[in-house]
Amino acid sequence: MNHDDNELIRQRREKLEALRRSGIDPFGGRYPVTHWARGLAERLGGASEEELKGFGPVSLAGRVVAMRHHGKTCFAHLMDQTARIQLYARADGLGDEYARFVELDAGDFIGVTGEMFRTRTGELTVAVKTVSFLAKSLRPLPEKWHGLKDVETRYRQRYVDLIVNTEAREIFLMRARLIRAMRAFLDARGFLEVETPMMQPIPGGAIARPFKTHHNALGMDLYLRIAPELYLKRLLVGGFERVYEINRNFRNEGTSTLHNPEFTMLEFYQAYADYTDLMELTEALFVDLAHSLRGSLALMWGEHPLDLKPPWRRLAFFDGLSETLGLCVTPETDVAAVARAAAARGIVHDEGPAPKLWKEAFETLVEPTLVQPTFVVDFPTELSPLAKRKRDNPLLVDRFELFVAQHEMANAYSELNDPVDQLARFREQAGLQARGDDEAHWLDEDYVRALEYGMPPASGEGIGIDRLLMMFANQPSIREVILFPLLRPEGGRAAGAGEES
RNA sequence: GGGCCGUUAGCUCAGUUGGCAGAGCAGCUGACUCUUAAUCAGCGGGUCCGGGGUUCGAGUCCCCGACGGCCCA
Repeated sequence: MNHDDNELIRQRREKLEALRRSGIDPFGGRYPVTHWARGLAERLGGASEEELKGFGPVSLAGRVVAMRHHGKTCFAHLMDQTARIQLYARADGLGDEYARFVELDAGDFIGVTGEMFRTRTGELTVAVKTVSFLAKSLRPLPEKWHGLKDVETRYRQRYVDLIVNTEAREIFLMRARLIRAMRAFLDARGFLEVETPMMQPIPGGAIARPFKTHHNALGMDLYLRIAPELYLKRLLVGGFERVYEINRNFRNEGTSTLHNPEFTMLEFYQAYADYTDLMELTEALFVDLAHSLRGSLALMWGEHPLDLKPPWRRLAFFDGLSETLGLCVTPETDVAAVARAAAARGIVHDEGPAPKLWKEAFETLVEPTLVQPTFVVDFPTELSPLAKRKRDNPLLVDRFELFVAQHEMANAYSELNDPVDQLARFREQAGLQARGDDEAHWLDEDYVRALEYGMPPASGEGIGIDRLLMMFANQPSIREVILFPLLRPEGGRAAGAGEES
């Protein structure tokens, strides 16, 4: 940790007091900005000397990121939201302004006015006329060559990471572009953006342990949502035919390079479509995003070269299982036979229902082989209690999961809109729950009531925004694409933290 | 939850067999009126993650703990 008594901070505090003594507010206020660094670079990058001379005064604000004293002149770099630009001041004729300028520290926020010129080495530069303090910085910035490398500090003090690591900035700029492009894609296809409850009395729409909270005035327990699904489908009942929501989900799980307890999902629903339509829509969406974010359908993600060119491979769940187990597996295959084949591949399965075995075998044996974009389709009904059964085989549902580079990127199905079947499947899940399975869906009676009013046939999909960005930004960890990933408190457990085993 | 690795100056990192705590950058002082990893001369800066132990002596060895990273479940 930084100690407030360290020499560098002390020096800066003294500078701050000196400013105050000389009547300058070190934490100024409103500052009229006429130009941004990037705009000037774009406008004047190729300008002639005459053009520069005639360009007139500029006024910029930003953070000083480098100082280079050079006799009775001084160079600095100013960084604003758009870019960096060089500042130049000379003692001649600037008087007090010059004295103030040379006392700047890296990290200070200032406003400057001046005229544009090009240095002998060709760099577009502001010849400073006036300097205004906007915020004195009291802590030293990390070093200029190596920057800030320590990942713990980068996540805990993301503000410092963003100041000094351009790559970190780029990732979050890309995040904003990704979400904007996604909205544009869906809006253009007639989808309506909506917001549904994050605090829900019955957490539904996914399999996950929820966070629990409490509303004091109403005296009721609530859960942070694990998915918006059941509310979005209530909107289909209400007559909105194409809806989407981009927002946070919360799942009470550990963290890893792929998991943060709060994460952002796109979920969307399209009436009168089925899951095959959504496969095509997903391909189109990824192509659109790849073009606008990367300008190419060929990407590297870690060690994997990826080709997003559609159509993508489609692999039936049981075909994948059969192939890897060397045994023709269908929902009706004897569990013991599947268990034996799985055991030969190292899957230990203690006496239990077949769906868990299928799931485990698929996750361990098939998923690691899915590098290029692959739709895994036609899941067992038991694993998908909200999905519509296949017409020709009620043991399977119309569902796909999209895998890229071994990671699950999307999950979609044709929505079950038969309230009687839905209630029966909820009851089956409730039975599992009663037997201690915390990976079972809760029974949501109001959702069934909504279906009883009639929900149009529809298909819906969820896409994890964080993982999607990991792919487009070629990042190995979800923490690199979330501004403030969840970490344990600095310096050990917070005082009064409860013991939990 | 388990295994492995890491934590030393503001930052990035060295630290030998257990024997005076180091470098570069940053900072401070001085020189330098077009520098850009500016340059040159000098100076200051440490809870070696925390606690305990072994030892004449611990950044280094042992134990416990905290936080982080990676892998596995």
